[in-house]
Amino acid sequence: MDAKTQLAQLLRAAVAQAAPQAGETEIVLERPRDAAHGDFACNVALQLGKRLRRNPRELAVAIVAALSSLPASARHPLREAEVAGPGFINLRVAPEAKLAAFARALAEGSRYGHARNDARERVQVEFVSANPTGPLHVGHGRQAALGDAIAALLQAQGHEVTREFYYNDAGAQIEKLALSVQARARAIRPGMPGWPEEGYHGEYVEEVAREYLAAAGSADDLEAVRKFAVARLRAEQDADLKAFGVRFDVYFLESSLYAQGRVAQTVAGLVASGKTYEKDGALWLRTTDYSDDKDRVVRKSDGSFTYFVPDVAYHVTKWERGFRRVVNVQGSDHHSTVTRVRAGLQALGIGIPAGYPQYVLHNLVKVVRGGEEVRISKRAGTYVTLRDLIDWAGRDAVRFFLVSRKADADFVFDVDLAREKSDENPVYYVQYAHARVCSVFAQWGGDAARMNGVDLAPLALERELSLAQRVAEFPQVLRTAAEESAPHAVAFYLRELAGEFHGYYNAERILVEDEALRDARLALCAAVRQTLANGLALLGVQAPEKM
RNA sequence: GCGCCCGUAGCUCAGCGGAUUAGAGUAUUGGCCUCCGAAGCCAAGGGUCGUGGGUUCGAAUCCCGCCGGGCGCGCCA
Repeated sequence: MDAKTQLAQLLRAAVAQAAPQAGETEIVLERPRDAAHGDFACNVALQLGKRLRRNPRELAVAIVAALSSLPASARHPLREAEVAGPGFINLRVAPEAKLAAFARALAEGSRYGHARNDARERVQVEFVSANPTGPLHVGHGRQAALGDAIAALLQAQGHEVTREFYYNDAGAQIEKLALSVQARARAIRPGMPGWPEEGYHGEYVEEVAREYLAAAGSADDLEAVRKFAVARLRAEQDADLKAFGVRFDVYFLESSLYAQGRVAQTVAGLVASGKTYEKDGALWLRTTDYSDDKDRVVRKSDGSFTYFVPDVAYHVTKWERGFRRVVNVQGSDHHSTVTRVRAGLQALGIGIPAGYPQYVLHNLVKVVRGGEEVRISKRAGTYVTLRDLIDWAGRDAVRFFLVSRKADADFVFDVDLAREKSDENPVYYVQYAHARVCSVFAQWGGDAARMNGVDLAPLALERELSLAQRVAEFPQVLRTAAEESAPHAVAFYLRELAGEFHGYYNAERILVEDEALRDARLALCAAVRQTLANGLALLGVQAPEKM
């Protein structure tokens, strides 16, 4: 148990004594901005004061008195408690309790920060899910970075996570792609007679056509063109994702839903639910019963189904495959599907909870280079690709950047900043802290892994204790980030940890003469390095030993 | 018009289940390498937290209106 949890318990007991009528109270401990306010601050007296209509400051005094009345042995790790301002309780903990975080990081190694889980769930994260009609764009890149990090965070919480990629391999978009490739194979270019309506214009279409012809295909065989193009573009997307360090466990084909009759089954289920009706020759679902703003068509008057049906059928398979928690990462331009998919699942009445699945919707990414927005990629024609970004800035910078903003914020990706391999770039700042530690160990000639068990007591400087507290926060940062599907919190945490370490490193020498102090400082370095490495790993960013 | 998201320092962004003096990076200015990596550190200046109300002892944070921006509002996917 860490110092913070212990303090929370002490406070709970003190509150029960000072204000017995308060009942169950939540104790929130925060790290104050100002170090003069102690190691932790608690506002429970302010919260309670409001609820019990008592003067918060007096209440705080009573709580502190209750704390002080405890015998010294029962007070651990509390060293000092005082009332401040309107009724804050500022707390200080004993140094050895702070230093325990280093020992824990060293003992747990690459598992530090991860939860040993009791309530293990099967969780699925669906992300990217791009149709194979062209290269992945920057939006997919953001989804890949977010989705992979969210999946990693959930794994770190002890869940069994499946990363899944869903794509349409047989719909109207694929047909357009096939026709575009076929046209190119016949030397028809966009704008010329015979070019398909709303065809794909990117240069890659011509590449695919050329490769298809070279593989001895006939331009007349549209089915063969379609298959070739889909396989070719899927392979390219996979190569890009691999270069980005992202892998999937399952690739789910929309066509399989039709092939296995799941779409028809879903329609039958909706009809059986009594939530459908016929109008204008089409079949409608009363999604307005589930807070949609209008009812939706299920079966068009021409007899075919709207995309909404396979979407629902697909999510039914997620439920049936045992995923009780599903996170879908998508661009915010898909937000209208959220209500619809959930409504469809509810209408089926098969026991799926109302908030299923969860969605993480991200805002758009604007790419800026040389102070101007970039909209055109050479290969894709109309949009900047993920591959462009990786080529310009490198995998680590792109992943770190794309994950360091909360999902629902607009994102301006500054290529010049990301490709800057110097002082301006936040990615290298964190990586540099890691490399620095490695370099100290290289200098010393010993092994960082052997620091476990070293006596930490010689660490007494303010900076050293503060670093210990920072390291102690890591598990909680991961827990919250996983709960809220917010990997950006990890990126911010790493920056702060790296910053504190750089400050310490500049102020103090690690390899000092005094052996006990030197070993303790090396242990500190090793613990910081471990924490940085664990955090970076979750974000899919390398933790280099040299740069 | 309706729905969702966003509006915090010149720029890019944290903070938003209220609370002690609003943070970071970058840019600007001034310092720090005979010593473990200067891809680093230290310091300074820079904000009526879009705006107007409301709730509260206390609001960047909660509620309402307005303004500005993005996205979505098909028997397209």
